[in-house]
Amino acid sequence: MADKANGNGKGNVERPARLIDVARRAKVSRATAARALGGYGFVGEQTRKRVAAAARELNYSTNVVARSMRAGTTQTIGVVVADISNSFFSYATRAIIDTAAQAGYQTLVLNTDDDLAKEIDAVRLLIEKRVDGLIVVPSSATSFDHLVLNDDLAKPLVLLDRSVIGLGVASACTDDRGGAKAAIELFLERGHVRIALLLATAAAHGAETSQPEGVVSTVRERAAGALEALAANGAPEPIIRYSRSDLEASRDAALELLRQRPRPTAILATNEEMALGVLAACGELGLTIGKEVSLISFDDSPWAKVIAPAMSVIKRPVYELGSAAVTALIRQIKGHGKSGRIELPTQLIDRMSVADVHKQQVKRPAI
Amino acid sequence: MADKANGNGKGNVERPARLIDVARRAKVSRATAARALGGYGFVGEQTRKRVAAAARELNYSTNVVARSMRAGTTQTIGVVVADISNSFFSYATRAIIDTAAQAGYQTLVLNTDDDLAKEIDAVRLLIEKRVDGLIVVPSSATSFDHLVLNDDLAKPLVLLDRSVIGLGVASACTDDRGGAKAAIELFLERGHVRIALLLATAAAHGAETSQPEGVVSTVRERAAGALEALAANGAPEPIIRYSRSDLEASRDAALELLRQRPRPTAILATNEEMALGVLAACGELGLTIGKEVSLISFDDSPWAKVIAPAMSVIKRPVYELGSAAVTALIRQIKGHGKSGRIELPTQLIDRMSVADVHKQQVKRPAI
DNA sequence: GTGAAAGCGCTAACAG
DNA sequence: CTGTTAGCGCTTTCAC
Repeated sequence: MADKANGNGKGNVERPARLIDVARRAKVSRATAARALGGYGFVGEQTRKRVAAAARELNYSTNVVARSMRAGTTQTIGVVVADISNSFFSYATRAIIDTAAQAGYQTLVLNTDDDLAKEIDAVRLLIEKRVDGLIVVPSSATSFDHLVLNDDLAKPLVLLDRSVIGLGVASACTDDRGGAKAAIELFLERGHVRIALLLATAAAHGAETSQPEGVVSTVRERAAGALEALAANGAPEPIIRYSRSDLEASRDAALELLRQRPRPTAILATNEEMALGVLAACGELGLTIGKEVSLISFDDSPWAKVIAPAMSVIKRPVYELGSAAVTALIRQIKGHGKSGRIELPTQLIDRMSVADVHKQQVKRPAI
Repeated sequence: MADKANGNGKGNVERPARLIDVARRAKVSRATAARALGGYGFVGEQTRKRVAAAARELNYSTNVVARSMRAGTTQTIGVVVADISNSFFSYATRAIIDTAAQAGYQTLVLNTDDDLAKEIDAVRLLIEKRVDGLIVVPSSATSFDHLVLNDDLAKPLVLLDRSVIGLGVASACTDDRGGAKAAIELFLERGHVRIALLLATAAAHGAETSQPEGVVSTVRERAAGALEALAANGAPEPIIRYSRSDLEASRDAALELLRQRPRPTAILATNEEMALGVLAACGELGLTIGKEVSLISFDDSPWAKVIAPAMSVIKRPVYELGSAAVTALIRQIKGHGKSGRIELPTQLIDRMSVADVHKQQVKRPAI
């Protein structure tokens, strides 16, 4: 049906058809073809159909690169994230991709492993690719020169999940402080006194530790919230342990925590990996979650509600978070002004992993 | 330090500096500036330094869009995946992004929810964006016209995780058949006779069911492998149940399975969601995994080894899979020829979720 | 309604 | 070693 020759009778090289090929075939000018295809301006009904037909016959596909060059906009956003295989980030990224797509933007995803050098490269690359805006999960709360681009290159930017001190940039976060508070209060209500905090440091995928401080704002907020709640209730200081965000490290950290005497009876884990570490450690030590050891973790996941006992969590609106970030970003891109800090609420879901110490005495496994 | 005016003394609009601005400032031609910056061709040491300095002063950032247009290559690949928040895909995507980045390619990620229409749009979009190659997880084993592009638009393509019948295209898969076989053989060895298969259909995120057949090649292979192993050992036919890939659906399906009389004693779950469904159902029914119900699931995950009892799984080399797909793709992009079907081995990891029926009699919970 | 033509910013082929 | 120049494919005034 369609003869492949695109303009020049030869048709041996088979380059994709260009607008001009379509125009020639429809016997109109490039301008008219563009208008017809783009559905703007005034074009005769006849002409429009001829152009459409020609395009179909030639298997025309708009060269968006050329369009971007002309238009100065790429309809592409960049997402710079620590590790997309991490469940929180993958879910947030899902939301970002969806929301962006709906608004006509595609998404370029880059991983940094929370490595500042990689983050800097990633941002430079995206700027070179002339993305229309960036969503960044900043690896460092203090180094951000690479984010405040010289104005002529500046791109709309929204920080995700973490914020950065002293940088007037839009961000989409959750109320981590409040979440931690709620968790601690539940522990306290249930009579726990020896409470431990298992705090995640950089979500390094490899073994790098180039993180200047290692603890991102999110985790700091969680720790602060916990401390506040403890202090407000006159409870003793918690036992604190840090761990890299991988199972091995977090298990070791949890093991240390649980070997202390007197042993902490409740642990707040700042993310899924930390929680998994506690589970692993309890398994090794023969300790039962929800009995000897109580546990609350940040972030809900499918497995959390299904294991025995179901794990109590501080759930964050992850999808909404990603979505909100994109919405804010696109507002900026469109010049509708930039939003400040967006903070979404967290929600404590109490399942079965927090024991009530008051009733603990009686609780021997029934014969 | 750097004066922002880019060429024209005015400097009020602050457009990003272009190559020509750098050239002017360094008092050379564009060609020379390009050579100096690009580090190719012959450029005098002096000149090179002057250009580099000028670029720095003007805060020059190469406009990659223009370069792409000129070069006809975007250094970008597209990944079309059912749902990046799914742990398998997110991990594979992680591998893809990493491997591609190492080779100098960035990655555009699109979700399809296993919806063919979205997949078609996604591919069209990526072609329009002139990506250098695509990695696609095809949602349908039979509709793939959108993948066999008319030659002039054809792009290097590698299928991931699933294959498509009668399409001569490169693919990177795992030995799902073998994995299923191994799992069934373990069940059989341990004396299980009433074996059930919980098979996942489309990984729909929403509620769509536009999947023509609903069961992708991967799952079909797993079912086939299981059936083969059963037949080869003269074991009875398995009980088969299908389920959408979400927790609710899979729990319901597992519930149905477990309410059959006689109840199946062993279940092979074709993915994480199915396994979670079994866990949920067992919880509701008060059945103990590794005792009354044995379970093996495809794909390992951090939680699988940490829950009690630890779950036996068929582990697939997910990272390697993504990596292999990119390697094959880049080979194609570079014109080094296209690879056929890559098939990576699976590995059965037996943990604690498969009971030995022979010893079952005695196994009453010890007092 | 339609066409002619000017660029977007870069690179590479060709001169010097 | 360095400069000149011709496009890559598209959109969009501005004429007609």
